[in-house]
Amino acid sequence: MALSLKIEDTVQAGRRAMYGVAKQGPAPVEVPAALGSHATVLRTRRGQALALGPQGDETAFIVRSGVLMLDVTLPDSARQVAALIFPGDLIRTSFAPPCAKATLVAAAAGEVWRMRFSAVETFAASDPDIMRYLNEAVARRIAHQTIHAAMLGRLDSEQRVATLLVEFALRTGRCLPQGVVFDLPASRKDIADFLGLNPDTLSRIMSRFRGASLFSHAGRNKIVVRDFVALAARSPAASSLMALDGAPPGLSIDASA
Amino acid sequence: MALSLKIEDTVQAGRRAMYGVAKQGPAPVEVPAALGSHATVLRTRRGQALALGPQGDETAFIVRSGVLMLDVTLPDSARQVAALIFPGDLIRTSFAPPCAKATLVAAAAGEVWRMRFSAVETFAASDPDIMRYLNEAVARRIAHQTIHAAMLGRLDSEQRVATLLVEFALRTGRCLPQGVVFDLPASRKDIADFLGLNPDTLSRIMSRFRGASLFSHAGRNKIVVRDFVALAARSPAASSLMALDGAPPGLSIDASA
DNA sequence: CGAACAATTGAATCAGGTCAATAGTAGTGG
DNA sequence: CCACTACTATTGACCTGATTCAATTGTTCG
Repeated sequence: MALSLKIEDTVQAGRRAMYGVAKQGPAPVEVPAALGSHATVLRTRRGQALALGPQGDETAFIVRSGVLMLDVTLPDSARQVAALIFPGDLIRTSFAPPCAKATLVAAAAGEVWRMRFSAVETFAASDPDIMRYLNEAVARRIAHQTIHAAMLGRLDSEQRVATLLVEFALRTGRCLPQGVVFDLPASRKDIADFLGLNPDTLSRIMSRFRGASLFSHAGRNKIVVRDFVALAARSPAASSLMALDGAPPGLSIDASA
Repeated sequence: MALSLKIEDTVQAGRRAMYGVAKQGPAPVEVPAALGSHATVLRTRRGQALALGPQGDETAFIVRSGVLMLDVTLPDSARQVAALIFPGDLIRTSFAPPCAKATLVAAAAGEVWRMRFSAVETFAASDPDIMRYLNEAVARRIAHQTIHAAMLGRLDSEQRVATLLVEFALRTGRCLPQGVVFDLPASRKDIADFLGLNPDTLSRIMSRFRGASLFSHAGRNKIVVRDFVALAARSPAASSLMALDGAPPGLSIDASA
């Protein structure tokens, strides 16, 4: 996520001047470059499926840019997008449950590193930076999954949608004078499957939010959040997400509130 | 989980003879004993809360016996039990999302090892067994969380309850002639909070299952599953759970079905 | 025994799902 | 550049599964 935010440094500076010092989350441990030299670089297109690989052959995927969805379908059940995987995140074959249809699908075009997990383990043993990255990436993944579980189990549909928008704003948003702008690189169906809603309900709530001027569209999949604070107020997970992912540039929000 | 099952070896053998060879899941990597010598041993009582520790001071907990619940309450939201943590599992401070009320609560009496995570990291760098245990424990945790997400997002209330019963049967069940027996070491409220239901609904479904003779009670919290196959048929996650946790002793069920 | 709490169960309500009709949006080929 | 197709999104009307509320029963423990 740091990537897309850095691009906007100048705009950020402007916003920061307007609103006060940005509260940045703890800088995430960067993906060690050493791993890149041993990985296969994949370029993903929107909608492309990446096989997680057979259970025996443990593979690791590190997202460098773009967004992946971890798609799970239990037998005789509807699809659930179990996780959104953003730049810096790592996932492994065994993160997917066995006996379920599980695939990685690219929501947005981007770059993914693929390597055998045993190789990652070997590097981690000798390089503390890699060990730290590995453990931190995994902890962040579980923390997100935990929030996701709390969302699916306890939030109503409006709160879920607000949470999703906050997540995208934090992870891929750029802060422009009109507000926080980001792509929603997934169909309504995909998003609904992530939120545990059905597409009709999602569409209704998006319309309701648009009616309440929480955001507006700027093109097919482009969203402009005019009042991020109001949006965050609708999501019980907003403060947790801000603490995990860093607050969006140019907004001085106390994540611990 | 291996612990409680092993106790029943003789009974298992009998059942195995009756039903055919038990399909055991892949033997989980054992908790390296070396970790124990550097850990603080905690004995938990039912209902006891263990603080996860402050964010800066990363702590690891390894469950040796009993069951823990990872309890999460997002601000202005209802409680969600984000995970059940069984013997062999490991969890860390940073698995809980920041800015949320998160605690570990013992559902059943048992033993827990506590140690600084930095120590675990150090051991892992020098001992490949510890590294392997660490990575495997974490992968299993995420796989379970993924199933949990699919359950919360896509299963109806009956399927959720069936899934919970299957999980407990696999993890803490003993196979007796009458069926698979296990303790349900949590109140209706706790279980409902894990399943994303409310206690009334849970109670209704338990009654319905009891009426359908899927299980019966043997004391306050003791459950006897008379027909495990019929129960498993009601849970889309059953095969995944069996593959992850191992099938219950004495039942020859193809987890890949 | 009786108080405090946990679980069950019925009746009424409602959030979200389902179904169906409509409108918008690429993409394609003449 | 404009039809034409195939798809995705939106929206309304209706329905259902789960929640809420309340009354009752069962259990634990001083």
